[in-house]
Amino acid sequence: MSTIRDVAKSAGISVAAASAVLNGNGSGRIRVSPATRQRIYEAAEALSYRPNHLARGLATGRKGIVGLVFPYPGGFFGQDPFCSLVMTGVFEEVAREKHNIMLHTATGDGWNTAEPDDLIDSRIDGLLLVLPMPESPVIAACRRLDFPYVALAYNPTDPEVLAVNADEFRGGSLATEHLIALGHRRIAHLSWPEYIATSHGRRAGYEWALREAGLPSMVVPTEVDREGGYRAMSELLDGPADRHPTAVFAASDLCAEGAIRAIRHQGRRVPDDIAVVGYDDTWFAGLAQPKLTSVRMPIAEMGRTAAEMLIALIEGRPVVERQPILPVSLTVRDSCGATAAPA
Amino acid sequence: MSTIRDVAKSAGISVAAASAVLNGNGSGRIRVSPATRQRIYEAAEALSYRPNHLARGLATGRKGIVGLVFPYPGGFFGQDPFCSLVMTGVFEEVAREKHNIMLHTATGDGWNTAEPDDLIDSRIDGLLLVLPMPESPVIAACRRLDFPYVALAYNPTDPEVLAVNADEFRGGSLATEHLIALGHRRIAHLSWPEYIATSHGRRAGYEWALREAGLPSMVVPTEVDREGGYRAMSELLDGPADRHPTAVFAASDLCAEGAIRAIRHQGRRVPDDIAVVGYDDTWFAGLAQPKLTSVRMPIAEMGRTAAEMLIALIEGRPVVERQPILPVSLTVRDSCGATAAPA
DNA sequence: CGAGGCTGATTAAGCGGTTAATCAAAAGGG
DNA sequence: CCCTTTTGATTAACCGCTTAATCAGCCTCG
Repeated sequence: MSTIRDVAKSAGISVAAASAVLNGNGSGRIRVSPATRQRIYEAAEALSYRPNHLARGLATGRKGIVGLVFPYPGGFFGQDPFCSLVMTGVFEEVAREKHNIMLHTATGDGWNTAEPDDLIDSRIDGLLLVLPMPESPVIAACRRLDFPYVALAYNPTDPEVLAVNADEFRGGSLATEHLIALGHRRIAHLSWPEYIATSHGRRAGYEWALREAGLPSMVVPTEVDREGGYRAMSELLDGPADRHPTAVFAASDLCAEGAIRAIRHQGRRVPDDIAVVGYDDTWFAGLAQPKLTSVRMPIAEMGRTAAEMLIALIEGRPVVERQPILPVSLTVRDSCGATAAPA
Repeated sequence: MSTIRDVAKSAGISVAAASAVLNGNGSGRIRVSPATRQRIYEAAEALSYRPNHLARGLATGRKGIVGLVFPYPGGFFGQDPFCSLVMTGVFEEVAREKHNIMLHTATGDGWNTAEPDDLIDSRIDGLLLVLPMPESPVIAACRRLDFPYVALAYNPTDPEVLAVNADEFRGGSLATEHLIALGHRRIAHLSWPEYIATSHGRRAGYEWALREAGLPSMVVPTEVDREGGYRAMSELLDGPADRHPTAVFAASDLCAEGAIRAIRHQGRRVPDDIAVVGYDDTWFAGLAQPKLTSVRMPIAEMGRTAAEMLIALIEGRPVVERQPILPVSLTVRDSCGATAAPA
């Protein structure tokens, strides 16, 4: 591998001049004549010179890499369309800006993210954090060290924190209003635990819509794993029949799928006996049987936005909106039925 | 951020000694007394010293990062369980070895990978290439520059190349033999294009099994995208009825799902009228309707193996098996029916 | 015609580590 | 008691690149 010194020597010029030319002479005030410039280009080409990003990073402080952190271990890539889509969006934007991504996730069994010390790495310019939990040691460490970061799906208490979210409240109310409009009056919500930031807005939207309609709410706690929906729904249906819902608003599409399995397992049908609305509306929703009516989040767009904000922050550009809330919508498919529900 | 010089000064010792101590004094021949050692640790702790990986990488040449390259752009993360699982496996192993991952993929519309110059990056120690195509400019560049790499799902002509594959031939024959055992005699194979390396073995296994049974083969070319299976199957069923298969071996689970849609669209049933076998057996297979019988590849294991080999290569450890072929199996579910097929 | 300004460079000091070469003092050996 | 070895360190070069500071000519202008 040839160095910039080789190029300079080969072109008969100083390294400073070579450096200036090969960087488009942006910040430096070094002047180079067109003839010299040409010679440097030719030398670089002839030696197939590639700058050493490590050395450049050391010298400039800019590394051109952002860290992307997911909160949970192992199977998350394959299991969770949400993470996949975030990644897609982040990747697009990062690539457009000619940056790269360093990937992190927890490797244990829990929801612990990796050690802050491992994340706040000298090799990266900033962190993109997908953080469902409200309190995180990583965020604390970032703030203490003044390390650039943007949080995704994180419910910030501080208005200065950069965070990208979808309109969870609206998502919850959209789903619920749809079910109400279909005539349902006993609508349950399979809700993720408190510590998942996004669960709050969804639940609040659900409760608001019911209150507006003068209907009672019925929140059933659910674990986030794949089987959470199944378990929660089974328990609900094992309870007294007069408390059985005619409709269910699930915390996610995966959760909805589990709920549908539970409903079927009890010999009931979807949507005929019980209507189901999912959340996320990834490609998973179209694949389920029946196809899920689901609240659409612009997940890839959220990833893109977060990456854009982080890079702006890193490069010292102003960040106009520090806590954008992206719009959601409702995709109607088959899991609620087209007609009104039983009274 | 404090540097090693700060630590040394604070401990009243030279940087060389500090460096030796903080690195466990592996390679260097520097001796340090326990008392001094202790003082250095304390100083580092007090200053919350974190080594700068950039500087270390520059000095040692070891960066602790491997590049992971996927061949196709945009939606791949969410769309393709294969990539997700490879990633999961790679991640596990890389994290275990205390390394990190830098992520790459093509960003255009085609199957071009990124420019070799962008991939062979001074910031990484080696490349993990998921390369369906037999000839790749990236591999050529790696070989020319003697840059460490391991290929996944790549059909190497050179026995020196490090490559991890599943037993595609066996996968093809397993699927086909299963269908033959169920009594099928007209078995089609929806096969990916020539340029996809893994398609060859699958097809060869399929053809071998049929030849052994004295049955004719029936290869239908399919595109790799999500709709490829649908289109191929539709064309097949639009053809003369006496050439309609009673069973189909699809190139992937996604392909199988498309084929099933096409079969249903023509008013036929799966598995009653036409049996279908998929390939990959990711979680997608269990979700499809009917649940897919599918050839299981140890995809995450392949990723893990490849990462292990790459890190061994980077660290100069001997790589015992240069081209491991991982075993496959058949997962029987509902898409082939339990009983014999119509004669 | 000398001062000042512009052009086209060079020199050298970092960035934060690692490591080969060197060295002073204490310990060990004959 | 003197010479050699060991112990416990230090010094300084280097990894490849950036950039502030400096400088030699040449041009222009009052």
